[in-house]
Amino acid sequence: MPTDCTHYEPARIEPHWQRYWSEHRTFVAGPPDDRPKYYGLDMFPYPSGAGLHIGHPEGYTASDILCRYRKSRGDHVLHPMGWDAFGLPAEQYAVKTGTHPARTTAANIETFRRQIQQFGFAIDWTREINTTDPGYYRWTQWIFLKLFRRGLVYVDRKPVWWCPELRAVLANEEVVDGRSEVGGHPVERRALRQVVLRITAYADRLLAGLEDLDWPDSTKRQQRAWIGRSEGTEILFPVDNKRRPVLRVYTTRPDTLFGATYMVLAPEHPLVAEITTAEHREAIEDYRRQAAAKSDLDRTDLAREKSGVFTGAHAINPINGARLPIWVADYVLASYGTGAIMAVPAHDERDYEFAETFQLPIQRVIDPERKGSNGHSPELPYTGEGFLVHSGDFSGLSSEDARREITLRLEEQEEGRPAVNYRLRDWVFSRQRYWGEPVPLVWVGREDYERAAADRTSPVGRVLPGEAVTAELDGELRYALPVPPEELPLTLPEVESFQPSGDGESPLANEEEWLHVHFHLRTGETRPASAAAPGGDWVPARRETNTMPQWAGSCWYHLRYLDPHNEERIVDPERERYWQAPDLYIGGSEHAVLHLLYARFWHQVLYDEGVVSTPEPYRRLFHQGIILGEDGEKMSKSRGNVVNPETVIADHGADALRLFEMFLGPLEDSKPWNPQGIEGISRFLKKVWRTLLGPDGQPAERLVADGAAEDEAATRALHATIAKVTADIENLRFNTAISQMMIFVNTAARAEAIRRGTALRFLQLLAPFAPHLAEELWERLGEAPSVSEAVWPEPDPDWLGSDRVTYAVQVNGKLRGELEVADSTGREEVLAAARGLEKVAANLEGKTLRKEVFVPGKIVNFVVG
RNA sequence: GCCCAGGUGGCGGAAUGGUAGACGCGGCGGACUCAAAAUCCGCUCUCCUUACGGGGGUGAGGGUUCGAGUCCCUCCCUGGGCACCA
Repeated sequence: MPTDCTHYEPARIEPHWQRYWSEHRTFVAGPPDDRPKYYGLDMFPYPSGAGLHIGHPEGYTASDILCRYRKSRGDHVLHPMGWDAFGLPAEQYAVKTGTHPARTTAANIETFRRQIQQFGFAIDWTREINTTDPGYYRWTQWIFLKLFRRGLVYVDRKPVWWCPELRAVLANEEVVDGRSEVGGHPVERRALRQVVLRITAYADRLLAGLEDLDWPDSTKRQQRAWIGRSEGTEILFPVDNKRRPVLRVYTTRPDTLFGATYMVLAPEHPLVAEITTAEHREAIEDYRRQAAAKSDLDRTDLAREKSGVFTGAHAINPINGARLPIWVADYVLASYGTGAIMAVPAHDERDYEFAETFQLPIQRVIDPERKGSNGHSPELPYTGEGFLVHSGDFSGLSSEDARREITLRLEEQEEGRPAVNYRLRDWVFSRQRYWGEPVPLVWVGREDYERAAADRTSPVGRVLPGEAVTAELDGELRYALPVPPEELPLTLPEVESFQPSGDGESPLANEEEWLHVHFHLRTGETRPASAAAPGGDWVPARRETNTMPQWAGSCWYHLRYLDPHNEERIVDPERERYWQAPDLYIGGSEHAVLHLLYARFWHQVLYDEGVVSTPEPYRRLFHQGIILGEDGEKMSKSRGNVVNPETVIADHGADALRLFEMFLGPLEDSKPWNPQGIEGISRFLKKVWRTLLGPDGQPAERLVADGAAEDEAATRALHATIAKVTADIENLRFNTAISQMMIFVNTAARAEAIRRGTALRFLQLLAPFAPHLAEELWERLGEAPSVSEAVWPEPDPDWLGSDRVTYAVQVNGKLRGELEVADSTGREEVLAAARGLEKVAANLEGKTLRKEVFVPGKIVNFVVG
């Protein structure tokens, strides 16, 4: 039954059809069947307290249009939604008010779900997931154990923001201008124990996997740059003192080796203390302290003058025995390469600047031209390629040959080898927070570890990696044992306070009952340490207190949608083989690197585990742009330019909002909101109603039976619209699809007679964009719901072209007339007719015709001189 | 500094190397109305011209082409990203 309104009332029509879809399970995906599948995925939202933003539905509407379209094409469509609900805001609110983050999160999810449901998306709500649900995060922990088992987890000290005043670790976004966002206290970098994932082990595959993805080029480029693979040479420089430790450096320019005039170590380099001579010790220690206290911003500011201190030590250049002073400077990063460089000031801008500052020698070894040609040597530093000079036997070689030859020589001398380096660093996977997935590890002593490791068939032993994961806790070396899959989920304990522990651990470290346990070395069961010691395989253990970052839950959610209620497995293999990975993934480009790289990493690991059948999670990716405020600025409370989707829906309806967001401009562009623009869309939808229905809400008089005559313009417009809307949907060009539908409606509104079939086919085209109105009119025109079940229309090629074409006639590229002729008219006839046009003839008068350009169906151009 | 995207009417934007400005907003004029709203019709890049016509025009300058918003080079501007990666 349609509603009984006589005119377009979205406030009544939209809830009506949303109820219909829900009751009839119209968009619930079924079990695997013979139909081709189509899996459309949106980046799921973080349910913030602010409620839905006008930007959220932009991507959701786009994927909804695709999904509804594919359904009409006969595909079995999966379009799910869920919540990325761990995260900082709920935690910060908990610290401030004591409200449990689970309560805040549940309330926010209610709001988000209600708001999203107002849009009438074709979402299968039976598959809703929530990353904070233990039934979900047990599988996040399960994947962590897979990584652990594969040796992709280790524990190391990594620098993080530490605020001594708050006695807490801060996230980057909590640090503003070197001070804590809360309270404005000073912060410093401090190395704390962190759980780290060895994503670098997958660097080459993450790079290679990009090749075949249908992703925006810019996103692929960003990922490539982030991984930052480079090929070079690792060179050993012995230190010139009695103990002769050896400096390992990495360079992409071994061809400049003869130009090395000094060495630099990062302040954090482990050999600094060992090589520094007594008289320089104090200065070096000072410098290291300063560097440690500096923010990344200070250290990486390019405009800053180079700083550094001499260690008093020298190294020997293995290629020519030159004695090079070793400096410590913070322009060398501990985290890249080997944390040490050979400095070639003549051919590197940074080294040049440093050498100038500290009066160090500069030796040219590359000329852009081969020696003997009369080109002048360019100003230094010269960072390009060229031919070697002042380079012993290697002088005269090209940079490329020299790189190979010098590396070969070093290999023979066992003082170097080819090496590949990545800019990508391992992934710090721990947070000193409450509101995240607990890391399923416990820490035990060495003997207990060895007992557990001796039995590789037990639940614990099966998940142990070949090499022990160790860490120093309270000054003692401890060994990690997994909380095995059988014992998952490892849930968050209730806590007294959400404040961090104060010594760099999460609030979980304060929960003595939870923290200290008896752990069964084989089964992985745990009991509170306060209980009587059971003995035997039960050993004392301390739980890992770190929780996982927000990325964890979003790394694999696309997989859980396939089988969200399965308590036995992460996903049923048959379902996984059917649905595989999303066919389309829509979300913001702000996730171009981190989320999309981490998710690919996990997916590749799951592929290696045989859990998923595809090597890549997101085959086709699209970034929607940002909707800016009316003033062209980013929407924000402080600017007062925020548009609330609920208000817009109340005023104009969800269909109007959906359509308008798609009509604003290309999906991928940033574009400003225009409050008057939505009026235009509202008018369009009302016009659709008035064109097809009379004042009584019954089919309009202009609607005629399918056999009856119809205005040719309407027929032509229909087929043009079918063709254009279909092509535009597939290419996610919704703004032009909507323009075309407007053209159709403008034509139809003027037509005397429209066949019912024409109207119905138009409604099918409209349905993915404005589904409520389309359903309402579909049924009012006598069809049974739902329009989404109807097979997508095909254009009739006979009506696509016209049998008349219009030629633009130019003389010397300037438009001088138009010529309408039959489609079939040949070149000579068209040219003759064109020459006969009055204005053309006038412009050809008295000129020499040099050339006649004829493009069939398009244009004629006479070139005269 | 480097990388990426983009500069088209008053505004959002459209245009496989082939009539620049579709569609929408806004504006102007008209119809309907006692009036208004809604709706419908027409006009709406700019300059010259009463008109007919004609000139110019897609950030600037050059180039390729019969023909350039579209391709190439240089430059300017805006937005986004990355930041000493050896």
